[in-house]
Amino acid sequence: MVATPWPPPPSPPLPAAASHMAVTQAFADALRSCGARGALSGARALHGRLVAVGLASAVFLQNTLLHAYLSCGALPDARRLLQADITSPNVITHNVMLNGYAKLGRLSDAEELFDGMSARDVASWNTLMSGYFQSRQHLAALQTFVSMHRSGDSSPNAFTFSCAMKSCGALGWHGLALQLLGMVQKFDSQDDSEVIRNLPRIDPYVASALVELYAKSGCFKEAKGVFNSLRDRNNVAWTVLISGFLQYGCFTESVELFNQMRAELMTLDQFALATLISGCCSRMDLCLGRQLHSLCQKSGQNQAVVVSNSLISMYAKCGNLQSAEIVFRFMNERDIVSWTSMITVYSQVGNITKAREFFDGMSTKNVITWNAMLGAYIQHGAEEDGLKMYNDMLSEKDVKPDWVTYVTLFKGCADLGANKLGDQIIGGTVKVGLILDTSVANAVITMYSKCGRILEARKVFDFLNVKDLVSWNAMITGYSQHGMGKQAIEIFDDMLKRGAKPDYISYVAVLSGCSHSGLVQEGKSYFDMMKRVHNISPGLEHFSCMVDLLGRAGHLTEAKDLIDEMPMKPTAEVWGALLSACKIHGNNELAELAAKHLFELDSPDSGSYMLMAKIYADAGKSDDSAQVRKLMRDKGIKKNPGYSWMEVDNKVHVFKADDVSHPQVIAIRNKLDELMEKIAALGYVRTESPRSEIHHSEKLAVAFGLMSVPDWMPIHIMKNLRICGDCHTVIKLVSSVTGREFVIRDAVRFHHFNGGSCSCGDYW
DNA sequence: GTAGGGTTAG
Repeated sequence: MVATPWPPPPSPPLPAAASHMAVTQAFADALRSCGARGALSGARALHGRLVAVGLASAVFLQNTLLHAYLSCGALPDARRLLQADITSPNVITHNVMLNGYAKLGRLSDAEELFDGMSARDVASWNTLMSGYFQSRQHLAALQTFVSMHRSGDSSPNAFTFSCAMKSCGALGWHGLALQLLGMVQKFDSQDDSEVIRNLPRIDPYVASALVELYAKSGCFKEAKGVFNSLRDRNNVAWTVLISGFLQYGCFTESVELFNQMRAELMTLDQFALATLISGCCSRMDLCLGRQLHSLCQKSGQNQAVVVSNSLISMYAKCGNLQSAEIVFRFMNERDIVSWTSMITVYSQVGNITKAREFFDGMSTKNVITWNAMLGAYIQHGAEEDGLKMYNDMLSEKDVKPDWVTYVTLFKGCADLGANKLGDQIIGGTVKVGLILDTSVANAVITMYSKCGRILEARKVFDFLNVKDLVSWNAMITGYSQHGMGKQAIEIFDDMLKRGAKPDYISYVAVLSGCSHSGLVQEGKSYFDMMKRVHNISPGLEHFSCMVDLLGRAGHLTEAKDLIDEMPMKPTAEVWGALLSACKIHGNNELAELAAKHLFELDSPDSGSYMLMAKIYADAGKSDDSAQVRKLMRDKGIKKNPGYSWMEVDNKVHVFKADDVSHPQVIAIRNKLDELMEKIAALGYVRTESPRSEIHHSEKLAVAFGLMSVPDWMPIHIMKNLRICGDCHTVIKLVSSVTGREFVIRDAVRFHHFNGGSCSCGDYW
């Protein structure tokens, strides 16, 4: 880092004719502008001028300067100013600093400062509370509200109430939010309609908070009711309503609202614009995105940094890298968001080097910048670089990992199946208290479950005191993937009992749980409940699950009938599910039909071709089998090479079929031969695919695991494809002769091998 | 007359 002179060198003085007050005002305005634009060099230059003209000791300007530094994210400058220059700070000074800490997510620093303050006002309390809210510590925010009451040193104002109400909303505690509204309105609210009748005189802060409370929890009728009853519909209320609709994927409604807003207010609001532009990303609606862009240009709103920033992301997410670059290049002012967006832009196209260039080129970085770079590494399989990023982050003074950091890291561990690494990182979350964060805990549940530790996943789930939809879905999915259909159903039912509303994903999870465990009746009844009770139309994934469920249980005709009833065109997954069911139940006629559809779909997946070739081969139709292989070659579809991997001593070892690259290859081969001899003595005879590889990758991994994992530990192995019948039989027998436990994650589910049998009950 | 709404980046 380049050392900056302190205080910074002065730049030319302001015109001499200006009066003292005018000069002060001019400085304050200029500082505010630097803060708003994130222009750190400008703020430093102004600091130099303040020193030069002898105004640097005026506490009013010091506070403004402090605010400017913090708005630029320049924590070192701010701290140096506070410690070295501000000799007589007032309440506002501390509030500014408090706000800075809160905005940077440094809650422990904020708490320390707050506790040490000799005088506090309502703003101090509000700032701390909103800091908790912004860091998603909603319970702590409400706690602060209570402490404020109890301390009696200041009375809550509209801002206090609006923040407390939003915290209630985030926790799903609408009843409490309405109680708070009653406190501010001085009436007892009985129900929502009474609240709405009493709204016209409501404070605009509270009004927008109420709209937000409803809109962000998907209660659109109530949100619009409140909104419509407002005399003064301010920009904020419009924006939260639009944003709420977008959050629930109601794109058309939000566009309509946006147009109404334009018509009614006769102006364009930069925040509303940015919100809608970002909505185009999730819809990949480049067409509307372009229209909005030209609207920005015509109205001059493209000068607003938030608007340009949202345009950059919109273009990048819609795959238009060039336009994203152009927007960035032509911006008059860029802030930390603009630069961080560019990291993501290049990460999305897989150009990690370029992303890193942007990262290294940034003079101030915040936790989001770091997370963007971390995510770039993790998403592109560069876990080691990612881990290095995390360690650098821990030693960096001005940045602290936050919940996204950990969610990103746990996602990486989950994909890798890296158990030990995951445990180490959990240690980090416990240290900073983030293990209590619902999203972090959700990521841990998924990681444990994907690493084969379903019991530990359940412990985290039980320990979580605020469960959200993702928590429920993660736990149901976990059980499903482990073939524990009964438990998946139990969690699903518990979720309903506690009044949580299942979504599309919840049903995918529970239905796939039923299909992995062969729970036909249960699956059927959930499939019916989905539309009837929760008004969710079954999508492709649900149909795939049902075809899989019916097919594997042997109800092939019913499965085929369901496909015929589908309101959308069946995809390769659906026909693939039918095909593998036909393979299990030996219905070659239906298999041919499924394969015909599959091959017409031109899916690049080699699995279905291999399966059909095998069905023909097993039926003695070697010509037809060869025909399918030829078709596959002609279409340029390559067989997906199978590989397995496992973590031993914090290192990930990868095995391919008949792999010779592992340093211990000879020992592994010897071990495997020894195992095969032992199980042959039990009567094992190789049943399948004499033509395929001699040793599938999971067999090598099993041998290596036995050599290198302490014998009291289960052996965890990951595999990219489905496990084959022969390997399945072999590992069952190996678990019997060695007395060891194997947990194998294949492309679709888990197999726990123990004492000669598998948790899937040979049903997979 | 210094802080505090919503919004864009992970």
